[in-house]
Amino acid sequence: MAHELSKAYEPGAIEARWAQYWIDQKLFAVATPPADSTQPVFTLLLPPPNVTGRLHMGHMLNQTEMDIIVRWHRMRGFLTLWLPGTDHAGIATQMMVERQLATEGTSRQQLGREAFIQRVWDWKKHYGGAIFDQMKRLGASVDWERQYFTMDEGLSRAVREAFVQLYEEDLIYRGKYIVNWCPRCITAISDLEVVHEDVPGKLYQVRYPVVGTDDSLVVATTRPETMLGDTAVAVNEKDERYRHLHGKRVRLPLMGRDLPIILDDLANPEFGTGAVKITPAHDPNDFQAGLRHLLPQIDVMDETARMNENAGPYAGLDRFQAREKILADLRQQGFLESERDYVVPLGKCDRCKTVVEPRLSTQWFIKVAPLAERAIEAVEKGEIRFTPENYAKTYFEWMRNIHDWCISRQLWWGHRIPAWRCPECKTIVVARETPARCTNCSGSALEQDPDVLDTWFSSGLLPFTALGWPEKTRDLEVFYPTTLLITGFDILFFWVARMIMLGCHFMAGNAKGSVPFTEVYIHALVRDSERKKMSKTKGNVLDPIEIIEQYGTDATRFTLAAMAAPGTDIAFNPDRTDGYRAFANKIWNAARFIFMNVDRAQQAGIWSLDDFRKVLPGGKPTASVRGFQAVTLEDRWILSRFNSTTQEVQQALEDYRFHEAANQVYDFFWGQFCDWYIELIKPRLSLGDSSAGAVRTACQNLVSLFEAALRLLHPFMPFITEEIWHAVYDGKPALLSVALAAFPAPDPAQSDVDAETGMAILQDLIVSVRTLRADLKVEPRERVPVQVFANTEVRSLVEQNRGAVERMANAEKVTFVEASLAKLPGARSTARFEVRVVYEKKIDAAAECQRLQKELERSEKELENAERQLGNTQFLSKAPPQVIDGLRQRSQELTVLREKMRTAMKELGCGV
RNA sequence: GGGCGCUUAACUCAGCGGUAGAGUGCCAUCUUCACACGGUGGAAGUCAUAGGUUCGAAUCCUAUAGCGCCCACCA
Repeated sequence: MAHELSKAYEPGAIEARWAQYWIDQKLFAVATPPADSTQPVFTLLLPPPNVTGRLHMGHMLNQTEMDIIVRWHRMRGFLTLWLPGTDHAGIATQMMVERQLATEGTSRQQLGREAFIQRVWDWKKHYGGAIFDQMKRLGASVDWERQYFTMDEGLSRAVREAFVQLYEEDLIYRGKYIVNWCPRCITAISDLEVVHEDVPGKLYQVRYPVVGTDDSLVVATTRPETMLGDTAVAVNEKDERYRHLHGKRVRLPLMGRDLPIILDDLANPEFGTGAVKITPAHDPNDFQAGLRHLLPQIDVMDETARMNENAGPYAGLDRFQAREKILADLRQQGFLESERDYVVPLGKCDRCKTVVEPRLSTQWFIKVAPLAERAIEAVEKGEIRFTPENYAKTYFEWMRNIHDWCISRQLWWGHRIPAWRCPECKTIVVARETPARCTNCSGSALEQDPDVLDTWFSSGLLPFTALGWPEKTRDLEVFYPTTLLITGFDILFFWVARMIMLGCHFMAGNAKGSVPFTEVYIHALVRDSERKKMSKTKGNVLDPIEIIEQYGTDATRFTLAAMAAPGTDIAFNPDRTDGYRAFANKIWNAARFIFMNVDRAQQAGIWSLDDFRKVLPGGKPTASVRGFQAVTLEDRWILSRFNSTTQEVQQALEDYRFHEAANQVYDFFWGQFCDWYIELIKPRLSLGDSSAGAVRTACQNLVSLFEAALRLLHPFMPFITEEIWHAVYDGKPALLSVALAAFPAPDPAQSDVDAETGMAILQDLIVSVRTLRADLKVEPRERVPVQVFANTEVRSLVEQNRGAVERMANAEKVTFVEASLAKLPGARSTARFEVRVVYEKKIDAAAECQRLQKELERSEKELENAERQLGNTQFLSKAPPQVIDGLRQRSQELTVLREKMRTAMKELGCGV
């Protein structure tokens, strides 16, 4: 039979099969819709992984969240585009290939620029797809037909266009400034690519003799090697101590140059001696001071941070060796006044952790202030909404203190800057296509700027360039602005903030809005089970692929979803995944149970899956549950529960509370559908106990509800649901995939409060009997009589469901009594009923007394509390009525309970 | 130097003004014809500390302690 499931749930085979199926069927490919389409659109841009990337837990979390949201929207009828691509990742990729070259005993310099770039393309061709192969295993429902790469011809053209436009608008400029320089990567990097770290170091005080006097000025520095490039010493004009030195000069030790003493507010009289050395070529503050005072800029290092010819006797030394040598010389010549321990803030290269050197060089910059202004406004005005909200604060903080963005990199791999220099007249020509002649002197020997652009420049443009900009494409019209962005906070500034600035700028005036996306969901970090950050050096990195192989993709995805509470980091514990694998197994077996019964019914000629399909319009499931006939209390109850679960899941997903949605579905399947509904429906499925009509209804109900529940679960566990769902349709579904079926929608008509309270009473009664049996140590196989004392309402409820109660509670017979049972042995009281298990075996009076005592104490404490509140006029006048009513009712229940327990204890002879 | 977050059952975490929750683990028990990746029952928490606001605080405010993160050109 086509709907047969293997006995054991084995995710590996199932998942591989469906992942391939989804791709082969091009299930998630989205065609550009025609002009008259009215279908609502949902667009999500996949944060493009680096081509060099390997899937890690952070990706996996990100992918899971995106896939849940995407599948959910698709099932609700949105035209859903999830657009994938990879980033060329300038530095990262170049380093990777350079490392490879090194093992071959060569280097990029030996190869030359053109051959090197070719080499990177070759590398990309061979290895660049690795991360997407991994993504496919996760079941990510992206449109694989639309993959882009940030260095594709189209995107490269868009990058040039954007650069030229910004240049023409005077938002890009070129100039000689102090930038962060990595002497290992031999390139400029942006502020964001510098990681700050406080390290123990020293603060040195160096004495600079005042020329023509016996006096001297003492300056402090943490980086003595830069003194070789000093071109002044500054004191504050208001600093009385140095008034007599105004206009004088000092002699720079070791170098013997004379430096002016300048007056500048940079010198803080409160700090150190109040005098500060000025090194315009090696410090950003000094650089500014140098401009103010027209000081020379003496660069004493080369691009690898070795001392250069300007460093006199220190030329050729590495910067740190130079420091030691300079200190030794200062000490020897008596210029070193003091040295003391000092915590030094160090900037390191984000990529290679080399200490960054502030370096004077000519670079390209984006003037960000005007862009930031609009980017702030977009969030302030609610055009973009952050979740969790407090990330907006972080965003504002950063945007308001933003510095110009250095976008040129001295690399080979990347988008080459579209600027050419005329060697004749030194003019810089910026153009979309390679210019033939200099615009100034018509010289034809133009040389292109050797630098490339920061990777983040091109990725910052993606929301529109990936849709065809600068062409006015239909895709751009339909899919921009994208709906949502889901990403980690680590690239909030690198990427999110830049997309907002660039999107608002380039798409200004767009009919549907200029912002690149309207919603941003920022997720936290995945840490190890001890909440430690995963890192290679700590050796605590969990490989998602290994976890998947062990527990299955569905269980791994579910773990991440169930733990993804907004705003808190996830401590990933594989034990949890083990638990969710058990959950998948539970669903699997529920399906097997259902199919087993359906087969039986089919063989008896009563009902088959064809009958189920017939109740669906066109054989396709609808958003509601079709074919379900609520005849019994448990039917009404499970339908009502399903409806509220649907409601809760929808609300949770709308708010990106993935953990809540996952927990709702989990509890519904296991705690409600399996634990109660399936157990309750069992007798109705057997022809021996029920009529053919009843069996038919039971099968129909089981299948239709389960099928709808599979659709509810699908975004979370796409593989197992796909497998079982196809089985429900006997391998002949009217749709290619459950992923294309309708997501269950809440339906108020299915809500049934009476059924829910009724079931709650029955469940309470059944659990009470089970507990009593356990307390009385009744043999598990033995069925014992049960007595119930209750009001007519509860009594008729129990009477109507007597069979269910007897079976579920393993009772021989439920009988009703007319008098209180509280004082009899083996009884238990609740507010709504008293129940007794009639069992002659002697009960353990001491244990029972202990239990009653404990419960009594708890009740009394609560009662006391309630009465105190109810006696408080303030409470009565200020608390909401439903709270007061609730408390009154509870107080009455507790009073009754207390009496019952006291009676019982007295009868037992507990020492009261 | 600024800014932000966390501290709840043995563990990992939810809850964030109206009677303390989940999963795992633990204890007992059961191989009953979907599932031992299971069923049933149970034990387990002065919700970091000290004040305050409130009729009422794990939940809001303030301070303290511990842990963590982000941003920053003070020598």
